[in-house]
Amino acid sequence: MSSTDGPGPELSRRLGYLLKHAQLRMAEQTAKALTPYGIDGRELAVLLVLADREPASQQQAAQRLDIDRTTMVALLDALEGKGLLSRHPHADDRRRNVVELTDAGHDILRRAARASDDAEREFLAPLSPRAAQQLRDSLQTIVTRPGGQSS
Amino acid sequence: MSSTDGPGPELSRRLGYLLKHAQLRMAEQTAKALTPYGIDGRELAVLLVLADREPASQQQAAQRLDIDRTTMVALLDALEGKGLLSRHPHADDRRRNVVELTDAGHDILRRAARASDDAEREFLAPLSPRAAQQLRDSLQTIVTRPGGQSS
DNA sequence: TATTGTTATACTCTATAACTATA
DNA sequence: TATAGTTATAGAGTATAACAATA
Repeated sequence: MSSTDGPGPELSRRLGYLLKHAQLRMAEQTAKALTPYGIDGRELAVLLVLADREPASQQQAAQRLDIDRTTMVALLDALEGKGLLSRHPHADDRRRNVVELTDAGHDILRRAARASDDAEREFLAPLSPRAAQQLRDSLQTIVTRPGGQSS
Repeated sequence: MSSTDGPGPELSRRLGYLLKHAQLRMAEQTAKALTPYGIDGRELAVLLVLADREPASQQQAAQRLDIDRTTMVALLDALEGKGLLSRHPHADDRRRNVVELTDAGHDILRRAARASDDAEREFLAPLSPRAAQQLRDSLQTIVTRPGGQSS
């Protein structure tokens, strides 16, 4: 299973290649870690955003996740179907849906987040603690800064 | 344009989130850099693999890129349509297609790779040179090592 | 019978447009 | 008229199955 494996250094040393494959591997490990809890990475992200501060509407939650409001509908449908959250119309503006985690939702979130943390640690295992922290910091810097939008 | 922006620290500090968004940003900048050359990042990857050492078949090239052979067909169709490569049956085994870069293909590859390098540098601009090199090394370590497949 | 390239098909993810109900 | 949620639809991207040519 390894005769013509590698893509060659010209490609495999490129930053785009490294980032893509690192992300793929992290996503795989996270998915595996979350399987026992019946949710995937995107659903965990939704739960995290909802738990952080209860958004006043589905649309607000969608904005924070940078996904379309139509995508959010199916995502919430699935999580509601699993009994992890509930929707009810906002008191002041009945067009909006207030989304709330159920007790089961809070419980799954807590345990799934822990499993996800473990997956992160496993992912970073080949690095020294200092290098791992450096990686985190550098990624955060790059993602946070506007970067290439300047001129 | 920044009232309800961020997803909140619980999500935005997670490694999965950081990797995904870093990758998205890198892909964006690469796409922008490659626009003048009429190819996208995946097509540049194909050209790089083909130029590295000419593969004896489409299938070999597909394996190196870790994509399906059926996906490779459409990819090569596009690049052939742009005049960047040519296909002809292998002399010894006429089931196989030998894929070769044309002169135009080599030329575009050279210039597109340079533009891609520039995009990488711009992407890493918010980091110190040492941190940038560290990031590269750490990603390479993680992608190269088997990582989470052990137990 | 097995393999290479190809085509047809389906499935996932996501975005756009249109519909409803509220405002 | 404008907005929140929803639905229907369509577009990428990719994988599976089936087919033709060749071995």
